[in-house]
Amino acid sequence: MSELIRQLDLILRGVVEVIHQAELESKLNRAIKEGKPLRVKAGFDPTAPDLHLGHTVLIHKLKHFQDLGHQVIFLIGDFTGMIGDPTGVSETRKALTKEQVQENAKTYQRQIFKILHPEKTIIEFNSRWMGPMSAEGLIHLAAHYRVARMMERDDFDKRYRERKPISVHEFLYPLVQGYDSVALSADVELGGTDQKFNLLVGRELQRDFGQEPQVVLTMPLLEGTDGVKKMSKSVGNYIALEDPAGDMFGKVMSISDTLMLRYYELLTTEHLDRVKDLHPMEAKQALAHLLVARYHGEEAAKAARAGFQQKFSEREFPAEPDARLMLNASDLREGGVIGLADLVAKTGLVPSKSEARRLIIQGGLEVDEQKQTNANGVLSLVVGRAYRLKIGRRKFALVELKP
RNA sequence: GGGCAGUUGGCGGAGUGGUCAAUCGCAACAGACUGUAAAUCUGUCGGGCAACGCCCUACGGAGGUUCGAAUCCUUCACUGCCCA
Repeated sequence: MSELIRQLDLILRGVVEVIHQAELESKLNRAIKEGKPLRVKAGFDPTAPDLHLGHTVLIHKLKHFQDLGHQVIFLIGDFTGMIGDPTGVSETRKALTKEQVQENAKTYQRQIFKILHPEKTIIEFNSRWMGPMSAEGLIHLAAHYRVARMMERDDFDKRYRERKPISVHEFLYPLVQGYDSVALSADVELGGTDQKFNLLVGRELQRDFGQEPQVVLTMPLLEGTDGVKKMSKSVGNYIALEDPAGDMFGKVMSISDTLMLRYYELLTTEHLDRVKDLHPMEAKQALAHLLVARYHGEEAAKAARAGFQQKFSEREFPAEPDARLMLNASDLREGGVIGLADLVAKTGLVPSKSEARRLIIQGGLEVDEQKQTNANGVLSLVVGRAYRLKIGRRKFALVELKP
């Protein structure tokens, strides 16, 4: 009784929807009674090599199950990655090659163990059972689901109505994901709210295959750094677990105050009321510190915090610039000078020289704390002396002329 | 298999022979403002050139018509819809 409540309390924290709670309770009761842990599955699509904070919402939930003694299965959708999940996209997603998928999958394993316990976690690849499946098998699998049911899915329905392409292979994605649950005999599957359809297909397939349907838990989607769209690799508004400590700190600091609270809610266990009492900037730095410490360690977090304050709060030149540039005499024009635009372009911190010129004209360049606004201006360099360039709001470069 | 419509810059989406490197919105970047931000305002937003002008590349691909094409024609590719 009390054990059930204890487990439910942790499991339901932050969850958006449980399908169905009664089933969850009976599964938990049985697990407790028989001492047999539940098999809890969450799938990840290796479309890009980096896991980001958005994924960690799910991984933390897996961690909760793990802490309660259940068997966590981290499923890497290497096979499905080659299909490309159509969820939430308005056009056909590009399929990845086998090599790309494998490469990406490797980095996943390294990253998740910053949260999950390595020895208590099973890592699976769905190519293990999907790879050997014959065409015949796939057709049999496809026979388990109806087109009309597929079209109930929001994104398919929408694309169909908008006369946008839907490829037949995209129908296979929910089927394969659902079949993964059959292959793994999953008791519980976690996913974002956008995964609900796919998760439910799993329940139906399990039933068809004579298994007890899995309980589905949906978690909220974490908004990306823009505060609007969900954090995603393809949109580029993400904070990756393997972002360098300084970058990670900076990205967290760049979110809005509103979003900060959301991050606190979904990524930490801090009491929100206490956070609200803090000065917003303090609170945000504390959040950034906490997250960086989690993925890079306490020391790195301290350094990142100090670096951030130096670089932005006090607008000083950082200990470690974004670029170091060594120039040779051959880089100079006649008279031993170099054009400012050339100099900025050479740091590689802006994409083109035209871009560099624009930036200078708009007042985005400082050389040794002197603002330079003449795009045609030149700088005479002295050998052996280091020049400090501030390029735009957040880029710094150190330039030196080789003897 | 046949018919019709469409393919424009990171995205959305204007433009139907010259004044189009291409209206506008979003995103992005810079400056101002701030508590780091966000919001707001201003500006920029293909590349190159010691440069208020010039050159190159670009409107799915390839040819063609024309003094001149994102705009017209042919063809190929892709996509959607309708008919079979």
